[in-house]
Amino acid sequence: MSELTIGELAKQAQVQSSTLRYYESIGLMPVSKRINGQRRYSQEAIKRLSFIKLAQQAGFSIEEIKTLLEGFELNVPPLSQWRLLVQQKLLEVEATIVRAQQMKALLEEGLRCGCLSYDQCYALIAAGDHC
Amino acid sequence: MSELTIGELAKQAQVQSSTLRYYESIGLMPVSKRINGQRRYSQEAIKRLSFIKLAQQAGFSIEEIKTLLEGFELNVPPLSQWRLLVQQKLLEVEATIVRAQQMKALLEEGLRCGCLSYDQCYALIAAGDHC
DNA sequence: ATAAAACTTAAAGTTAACTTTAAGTCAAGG
DNA sequence: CCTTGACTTAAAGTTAACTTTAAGTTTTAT
Repeated sequence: MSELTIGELAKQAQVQSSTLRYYESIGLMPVSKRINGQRRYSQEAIKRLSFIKLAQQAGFSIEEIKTLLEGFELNVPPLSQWRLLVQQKLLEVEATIVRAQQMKALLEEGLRCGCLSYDQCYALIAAGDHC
Repeated sequence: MSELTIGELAKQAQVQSSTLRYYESIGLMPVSKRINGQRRYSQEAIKRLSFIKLAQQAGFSIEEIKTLLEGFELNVPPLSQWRLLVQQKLLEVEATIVRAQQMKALLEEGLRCGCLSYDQCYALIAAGDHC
């Protein structure tokens, strides 16, 4: 059960096989074990991919995710460059959350009150008021 | 004060002039008034651009933003296609918020406990536990 | 044993969202 | 008046993140 072919991993992790080859080629996924030239993966790969997807959906680029993962793997010292990156990324994720919440409020307001224009709604939301 | 050149608008809205021309060319911004062939904008444009930026940061594509803005402008009927899109987008924004919050927790945990590997952290977060 | 399905690599193609370039026109200061 | 900076269009170029293609090998099912 624990040795997955590329197709099996792709199915379980909800990505395409070509994406897995691509991730390997750019160093985002480690070069996997081969059997007769074909890739074999462990369950570990699923976890790594789920982390990658989550980070992507949180707005991280592939380069940033690579850096993050390297840091997790190296068990970095307290004042490293990596920690600074993580701290900076934390701020960005927090900003993302705030903006997504604003957008949510805007959409709800738009649905609820049938505002005449987006900027009317926008002004209302900004003022913390409602229709 | 109310008539802005493309450069002035670009500066105030924190985008490049070329982006404004591009947005006009694809119909995301309305074709603006011209004076001797040069664009002039009202304050309205700033509001529209701030909405566009917010929506983008919330994960909307330009095509989706166009559709959203059209709906806001048309004052659409209760059961329109537009309302369905907004409802669907609301769900997506909510999912974005949840994932960004998960990512935030992961980063905080990574910083705080100096975990050995991302999936260790991942498992901990998933279990609601800590190091 | 063989046919179909899944795998391989390397390289080219795709899409979104801009940005840059080229060649020229307009506007503001000295 | 003239130069310099900001503007114009149209078209080509860029970047990230994949996806597709082509030509071939391996595995699986009958």
